Amino acid sequence: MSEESIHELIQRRHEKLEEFRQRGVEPYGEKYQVSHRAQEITENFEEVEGKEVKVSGRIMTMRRHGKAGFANLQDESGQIQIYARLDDLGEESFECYKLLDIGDIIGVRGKVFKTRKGEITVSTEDFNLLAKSLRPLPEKWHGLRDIELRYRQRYLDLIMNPEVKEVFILRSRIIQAMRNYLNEKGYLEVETPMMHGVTGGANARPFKTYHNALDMDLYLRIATELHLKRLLVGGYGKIYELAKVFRNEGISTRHNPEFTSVEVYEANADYYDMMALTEDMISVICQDVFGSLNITYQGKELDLTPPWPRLTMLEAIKKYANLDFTGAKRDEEAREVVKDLKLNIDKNTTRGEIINLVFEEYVEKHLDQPVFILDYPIEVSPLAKSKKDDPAFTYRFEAFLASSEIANAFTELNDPLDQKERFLKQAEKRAAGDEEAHMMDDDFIASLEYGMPPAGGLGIGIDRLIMLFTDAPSIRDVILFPTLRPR
RNA sequence: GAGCCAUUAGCUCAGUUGGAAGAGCACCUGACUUUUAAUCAGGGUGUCCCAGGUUCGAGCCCUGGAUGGCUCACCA
Repeated sequence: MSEESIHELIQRRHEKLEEFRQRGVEPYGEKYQVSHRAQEITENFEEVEGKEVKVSGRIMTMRRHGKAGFANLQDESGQIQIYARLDDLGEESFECYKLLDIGDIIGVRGKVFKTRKGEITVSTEDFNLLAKSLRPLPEKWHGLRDIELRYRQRYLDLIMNPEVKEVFILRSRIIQAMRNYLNEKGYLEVETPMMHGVTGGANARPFKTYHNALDMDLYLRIATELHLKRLLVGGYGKIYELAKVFRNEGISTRHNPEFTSVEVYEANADYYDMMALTEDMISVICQDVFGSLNITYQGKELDLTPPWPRLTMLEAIKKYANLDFTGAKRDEEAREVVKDLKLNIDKNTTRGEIINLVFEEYVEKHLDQPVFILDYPIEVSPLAKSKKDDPAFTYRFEAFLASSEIANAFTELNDPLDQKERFLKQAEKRAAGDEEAHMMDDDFIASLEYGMPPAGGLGIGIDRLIMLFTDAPSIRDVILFPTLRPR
């Protein structure tokens, strides 16, 4: 945007602003005590007809008729028409009315009536200029379509496209419903540091920053997991954190560098408890916010009614990819099973990694209706407890909805020696160049050495859940200010 | 990170075979005291994303770059 060259349209508005001042009108007024919001008037016309009301809002359209005029005011609730006449306002005030532009914010006092054409209208007795707008708004009919401008100047998007405002109201209500749910079930909301000396809890590259006074590098957190588990060690039994995490990775319709997650931990629970929590919480929120357990995402009808089916990862692979790993216990045998498939594997790829790759490549895309996939390979689950009867797998599940992973949970690994081993394996991967492998977290290990009760933990990507609930094709549609390159 | 596509007035968009830069809304002037995409008469406000190149001549063709979108890769 060329700030330096003042466009004629903007210049003209500056002149009008000056003219208001010369007429003794402050163009940036004080708070206006409204009596009604636009919607309250249009929905309760019988009650307010003929009565005096005070409304305020942004002028969205103007229709001038010589010595009178109509305009539409938009407030938080919607729009209402106002009508202004020279006879009612007087010479001086009507001259000021004529100086108003689309985009200006005004307060209006007047009686409610209905025009000949049936439009509910406030007949202006006087008005106050609350904020003079110096830039022209986008066109009234087509609105703001340019996707880049909508993200960069979200305030314009919100002014011009009411359905966008609706999405973020829904977002707020969904998050509120989730907090209500968790609070009512006795989970305590806590806040843990966003700046970490060592990051962990996920496979991801972190953002790096620097603290001057301490002269040290810090990372923005990639997950809340390891601090929340320290709190289980500390004695809290049911906790959650719902807040932003940061991952230094690519941007796409499903990825924003900062995003919101919720992680829930519960002592003396396991992943079955987390499954019950997941399907109950999500269906309760859906029922709360939408009054139904059926939603449509991008043309797909989804039924969230619990209980959701449960399949182990191996069962799911057998069902959807027609491959059987049950007999393949060794890495070479697993490689034999997939020898005809195009997978990114080499001599060092282990059985568990192959199974996970097959699942991601051939199974996930089929998982439209809600389903729990249980028992992930230990190699890709360094924080989950391994299964008693088959230590190659873990008590971990992910919930899928519309082919998208919406929840990740496990019976938490509370054996400090096992956890240390897992970190060491991750450290090997890091040394081999895997920047997303977990870092060794000595303090976390120390906390486990004091003893962490058996526990279940659950993580949900809030933005993706909101995408599902608002039928949004891109994560940027549910984040008010998505990350963009500066211009 | 790779491929494809887009970028023209404040906004939404046309722009033919390479031959004088267009429309609607907005804006400006005038008319109009119940309109509502108000109407009527008049007015075009521009770094055609940027930098090179080809050409007598480039919004259009070529090369490089910027930003964005989509797809893929990575991830949640």
